Amino acid sequence: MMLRLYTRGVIVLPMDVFEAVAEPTRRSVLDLLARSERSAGELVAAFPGLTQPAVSRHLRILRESQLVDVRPDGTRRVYSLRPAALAELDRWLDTYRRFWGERLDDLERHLDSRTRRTGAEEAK
Amino acid sequence: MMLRLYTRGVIVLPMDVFEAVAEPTRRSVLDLLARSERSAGELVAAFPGLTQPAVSRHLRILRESQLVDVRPDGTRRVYSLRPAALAELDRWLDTYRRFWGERLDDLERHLDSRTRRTGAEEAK
DNA sequence: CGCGTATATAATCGCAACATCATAGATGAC
DNA sequence: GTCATCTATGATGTTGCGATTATATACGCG
Repeated sequence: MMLRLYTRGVIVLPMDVFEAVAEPTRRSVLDLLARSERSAGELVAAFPGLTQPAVSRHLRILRESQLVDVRPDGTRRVYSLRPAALAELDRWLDTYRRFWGERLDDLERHLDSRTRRTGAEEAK
Repeated sequence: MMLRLYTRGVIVLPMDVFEAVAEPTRRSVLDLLARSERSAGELVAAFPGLTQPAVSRHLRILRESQLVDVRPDGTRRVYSLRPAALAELDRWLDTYRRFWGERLDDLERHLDSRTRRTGAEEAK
């Protein structure tokens, strides 16, 4: 039961998160989705410099890298953030955190607005 | 006094961190440097699948994205990690941290060895 | 100085990323 | 059903990344 994913060359691989977020447009999409979920059309409208197929392709890559979720709503497809994949990035950064440490202050401040959420739906 | 940086097309821009870490080889270099500083030659030796110029170009990109430092030592050039640039990535992730929350527990635990400081500078 | 070693750059090439335009598929309204 | 709308995909072109080989530059040594 092999997932059909992004074809890189001949072989079928999962799109990796690092590549996905390397693209400025895709980071912008994630920023928008962090505020609220949006339909594909709304996202297209958010990028006047790009055509609809261009945005659609970016959405595909974000889907394949597990960074977003899609929910059909009539003829629309509503995209929402799926941050588990970003946690992978965060985990990678963990290795380096001990090198700067000062930034932990910001995180601490951030934690004061405690968004505790012990229940968690985790996709693998 | 404009820094000469990486030429992208015609315009000269700083290499951005997201692109720099998107490359698996470059991430491996960072991982090696996180353990200890190494000369260019040692780094070349660490990648038997690549030629010396290939590694050298990766090092250039890491230099231009401020992710590494170089110190001449005789005829060698010794590379070391400069994690400030990674902090930029970390800052970007801050926006999304509230979405996965479980990891906040880890950070919080981490913070118990606190580095208190109340000052705050906020970008944007 | 010339020679060897270490590293960076130049020129070139292949391939993959990202854009476009055109078209297909799916859904809702009539 | 037909038609309009929303979204995804196919075909294709340009551009830029990352690789190579060959060459240049810098340093140390005799």
